[in-house]
Amino acid sequence: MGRSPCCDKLGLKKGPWTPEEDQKLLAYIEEHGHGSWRSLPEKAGLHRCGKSCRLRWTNYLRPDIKRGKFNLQEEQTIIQLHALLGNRWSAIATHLPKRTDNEIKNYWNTHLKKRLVKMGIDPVTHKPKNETPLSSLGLSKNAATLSHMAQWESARLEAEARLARESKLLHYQSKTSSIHHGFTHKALITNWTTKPNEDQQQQLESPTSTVSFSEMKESSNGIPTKIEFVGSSTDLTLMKEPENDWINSTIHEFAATQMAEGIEEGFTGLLLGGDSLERSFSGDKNETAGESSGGDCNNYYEDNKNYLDSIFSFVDPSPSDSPPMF
DNA sequence: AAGACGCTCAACCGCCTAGGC
DNA sequence: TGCCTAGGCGGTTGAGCGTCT
Repeated sequence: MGRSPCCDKLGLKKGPWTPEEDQKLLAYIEEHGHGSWRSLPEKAGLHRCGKSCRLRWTNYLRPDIKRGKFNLQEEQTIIQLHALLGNRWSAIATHLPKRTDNEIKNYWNTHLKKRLVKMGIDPVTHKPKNETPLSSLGLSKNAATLSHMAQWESARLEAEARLARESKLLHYQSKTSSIHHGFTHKALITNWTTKPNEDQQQQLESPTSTVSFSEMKESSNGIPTKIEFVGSSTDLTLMKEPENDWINSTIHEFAATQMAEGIEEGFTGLLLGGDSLERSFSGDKNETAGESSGGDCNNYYEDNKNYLDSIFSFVDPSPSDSPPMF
């Protein structure tokens, strides 16, 4: 292990980059590619450490970077992904292809976090800071469900990122399926396959397999194999890998919650309005959100319900109203 | 006009992991 | 198997700028 000593070397410049340095770095990378970042500064005639060069390139000079203000959709994407992934800026950045993780991180810290606080929402947990009034509206169970779904989705995104790293050659197939319990809300569930074998195909095609979850896992020979969860509304079978107990329990809990508690009503209650975030964020009228008086209080509840709704609708891949994020 | 204050964001720091030897 | 290095990531800092008093 040990830390890279590159930036500790004396004589290397720090601080803001000059246009001349930018030009040198750009010219070198355009001609040779970045290659080894460690050796790049010397070759490019820069008195910088490789790390600094890499950062300057990835966060500023790269030609495919979109700069400037974040639009509403980007803001929503960041918030929703943050609710699912937490401070994993690089993972979030993969869903905003022209934005850098640094830019997203800065934007979150300087803008979005404050807005959520203003709305009375904890920017870390994405839950309302005062749970009690929402609980009385029947939202706490849905918040718990959201938390489960977030874990689930987080695992999926992690596996997705890992898979992308592992091999460009692997066939990657992602599809969503639905939990059909007679209610409208659907969890985002993804299926990965390498080469689908017959069994897998059957599973995919089986009309009773209404819930499926699978994850790539590297086998002892280094070739990714698939572990899989397949279930239905009436028969949830266990995943094949015991170490994925938490996923099992999450899935079971989630499904059980849906079936046992008539979740349709709860979700239906949540699924109000579509532009809640925009209203909430532009909502200077709601500056007093969280206060206990009359109309402001109602707005507060509405905003938080709609906030959760926005996350649900993000997780919900139904084609009718969701942007094609994934 | 100028000093105080707050905000933004580029850049750095320190830790972690993967991969090579 | 263990060490070393490069690259990547998230957290933090501080210079520069705008606004307020």
